[in-house]
Amino acid sequence: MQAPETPGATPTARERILATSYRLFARRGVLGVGVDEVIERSHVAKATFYKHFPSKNDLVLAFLDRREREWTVGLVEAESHKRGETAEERLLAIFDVFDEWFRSDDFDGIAFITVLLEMGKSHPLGQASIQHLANLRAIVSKRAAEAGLRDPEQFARSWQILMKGSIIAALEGDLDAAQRAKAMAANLIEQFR
Amino acid sequence: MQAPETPGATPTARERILATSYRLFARRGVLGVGVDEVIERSHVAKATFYKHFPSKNDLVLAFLDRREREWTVGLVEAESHKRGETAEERLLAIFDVFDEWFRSDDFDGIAFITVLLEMGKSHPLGQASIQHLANLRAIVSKRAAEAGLRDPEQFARSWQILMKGSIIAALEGDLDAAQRAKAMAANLIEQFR
DNA sequence: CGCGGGATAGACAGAACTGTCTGTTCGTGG
DNA sequence: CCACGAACAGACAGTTCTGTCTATCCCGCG
Repeated sequence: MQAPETPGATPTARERILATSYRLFARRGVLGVGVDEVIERSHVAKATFYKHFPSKNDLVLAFLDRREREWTVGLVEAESHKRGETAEERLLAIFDVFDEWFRSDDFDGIAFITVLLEMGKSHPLGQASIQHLANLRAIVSKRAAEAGLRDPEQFARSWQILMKGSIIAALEGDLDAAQRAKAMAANLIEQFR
Repeated sequence: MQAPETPGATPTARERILATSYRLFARRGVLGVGVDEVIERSHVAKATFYKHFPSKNDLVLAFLDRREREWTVGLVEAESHKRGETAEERLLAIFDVFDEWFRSDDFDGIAFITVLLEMGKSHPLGQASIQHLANLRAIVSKRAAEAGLRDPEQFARSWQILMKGSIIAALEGDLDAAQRAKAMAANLIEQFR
């Protein structure tokens, strides 16, 4: 039986590996981080690593899944939900969340795009990244439908251009990128009302 | 004397290296392409390669420079210039150029962002990429000033969010990304008039 | 007490990476 | 015709990468 991570206790080997690779992959991409470094910083034996993750690819896939749970859902969706009453407010609040995120020490880029660019869109990891980006877009699309906007799917594609563009701008150092994007986003809502 | 590439003649070794690495780096990034592959596909001896480019880093820097000449200036700036009479038309025409580019076989992504994400913003290659992105932004900013828009610098930062976001969307497979971005761009111009 | 599962450290194989070096060949200008 | 520079082929060193394997250890459970 795999204990579901009792808080306070020492995390299991698998959990340590995932936590370490999350930190490293999110900030430095997957090509620039070797399994040896993950292993060393997880304080785990090599055999243990390969027992849990038969190949580096499997680890990256697990990382992308976790990224979706923690970032897409835990940060973007959940936090923006809290900050608004209506679907429309909650859409715009995404950029308020981004604004805080860009300014925080936790800002670590957008892993799905990083992996996509590193691996290319025909590689399995690129494909997985594209899927995760589609899942993120689905959240936007769903809210757009709730808000009664027309053509939620097309709306979400435009909206995501603003999300991606602002994150890249922030990575370059533009700390106000979220505010710029929010202004354009407000306009986009008007266009789709 | 280094002959300036007489057309028809066999390109010099240096030129072959640059042409090969341009193709490879633009599509696959820099971490995923080794110097051995560049050397083999350039039909060049290893010593010749290291004579012209003392390290891989130097080659990547040369690649980024060429990317600026051929893509930033040769494609984005020059082509959009042709397609409009006024500064404002020429701004919007950027996305018409993108639209064609996204649909062509030559579409090979946005190298400056790829390198930035691969290397991180504190690495020399990341720094160089940020500079090249700033140079691209300067073109937008200059046109915005010509068009009499207010705050051309801030305008260009918002504009670039649309450019980056649409290119990433196209890499994911959204062929209409340029048209979406253009619609938002037209709105942005209104806001800054 | 003893056994088994999961973890440990770390050697090892084989490939790929960057960069160095040797020795040869070829074309051109003096 | 010869000398020189540039490019050639390719061996080599040293590191790093992924993945395998051996051998040991520790802890909980029957």
